[in-house]
Amino acid sequence: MMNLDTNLSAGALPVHEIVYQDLRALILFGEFIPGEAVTIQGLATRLSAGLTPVREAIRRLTAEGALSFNDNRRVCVPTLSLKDLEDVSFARQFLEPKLIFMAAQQVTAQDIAALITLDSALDQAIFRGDAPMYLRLNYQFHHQLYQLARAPILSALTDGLWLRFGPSLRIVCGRLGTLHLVDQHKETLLALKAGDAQAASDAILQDVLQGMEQIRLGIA
Amino acid sequence: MMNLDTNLSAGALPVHEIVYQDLRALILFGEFIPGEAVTIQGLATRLSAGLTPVREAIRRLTAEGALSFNDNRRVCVPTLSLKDLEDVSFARQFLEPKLIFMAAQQVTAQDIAALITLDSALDQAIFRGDAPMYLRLNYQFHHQLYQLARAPILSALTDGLWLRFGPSLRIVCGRLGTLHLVDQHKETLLALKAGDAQAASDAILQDVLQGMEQIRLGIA
DNA sequence: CAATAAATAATTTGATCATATTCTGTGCAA
DNA sequence: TTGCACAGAATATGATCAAATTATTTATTG
Repeated sequence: MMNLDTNLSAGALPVHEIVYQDLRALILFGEFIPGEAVTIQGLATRLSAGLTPVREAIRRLTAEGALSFNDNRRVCVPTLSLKDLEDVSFARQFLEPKLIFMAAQQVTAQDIAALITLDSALDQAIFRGDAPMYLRLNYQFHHQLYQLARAPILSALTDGLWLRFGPSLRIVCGRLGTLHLVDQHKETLLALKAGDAQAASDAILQDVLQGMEQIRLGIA
Repeated sequence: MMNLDTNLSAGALPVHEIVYQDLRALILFGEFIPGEAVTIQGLATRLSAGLTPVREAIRRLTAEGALSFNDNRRVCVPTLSLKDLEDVSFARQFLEPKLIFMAAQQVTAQDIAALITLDSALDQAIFRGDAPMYLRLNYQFHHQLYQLARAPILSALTDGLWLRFGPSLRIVCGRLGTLHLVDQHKETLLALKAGDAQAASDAILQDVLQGMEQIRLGIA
């Protein structure tokens, strides 16, 4: 048979990697209803991939807590209880400030410029009421900050937490409009520009607390 | 073809689950050398399983950071840098005390009795110089405490950290004998028995700091 | 006779494997 | 050094079997 994908020894990500990223994004940005069952064959059809790559992507996301593996051997999107949310909140409360503190100590002017661009796009998305775009950009803003800390293990932990509350975001955005959203990104960026690691860390802590509270209101 | 596994509608874990647990244990208790390459076919032979289940187990462990997925599409056991160890240490320093604090508030007399039994076996393993058994029991002691907290998300995070420093344990046990090992298990158990959550939390913090220091000495 | 419960059949879904294809690195030759 | 072929390893597909859910039928009871 002929070569179906156009891999010519270039970047050429494996299919299981692409499926993983696609599925991760779907979960992260609230495209699944919490409690919804996820079937391997359904995803294979939806993402036009074979069973094996889908299966592998599901295993990865299961390990990250983004999907849960029932004793029926079925996989579903877990619902986040209030207790779970408190746990996520606790973990984020010390992980994110730590990461941003580390990031502040090695951030460059280019890095800050990129973050400002990102934050502007984010503001426009809020103004336009474009919830899906807001979710993507807000995640990207935080994710980019994690990268700057150059602490792979802590970044991975923190990144993984987003998958826990991702499915609940759909509800938050549904109930409250985007216009009510507030963040502490401006304060964080100012502190970074001033080289004040402690202030940046404090600003992010407030941002995290606000974000978690939004979700708490959403799922309560 | 006949049914090869002896599944008769009993407990019957899937092969990929068994492979995952086996491989996890191998990593957790230092059976792999950090940096060692892991091939799918090699593991399939070693664990006498098919390629698909092994592949899935590897993806799960990759997601947990226990294995790393090179851009060459090869998988290997990551080496823990000093910087990485500091990050793991930071995360454990607040996760474990929190978990034990939560556990202390709902622990029963039976739970404590089980922990005491476990800790006695652990002491005997140290006395006998049985390093593999020591590693298993020490992990079990902590793991059991996590379970008592009934905080699945925080437990999963903390459990996952063990996979990060697991491969380095081989070195620790090789260089220093088991007799030099110290822990704060007795203090923790006494505090639990007294219902003093803060004291239990403090004791575990000391235990974590001591443990991390042992590893730091080992890999330095 | 109606309604609920039990049993059975049909369909869907998951698990595993064997095989074909693609990729990566290496050695050899020009 | 560059290009090319080869071996080893990873990837991906589809087939096959097992398990579970759903649908259907049958039986039982008030």
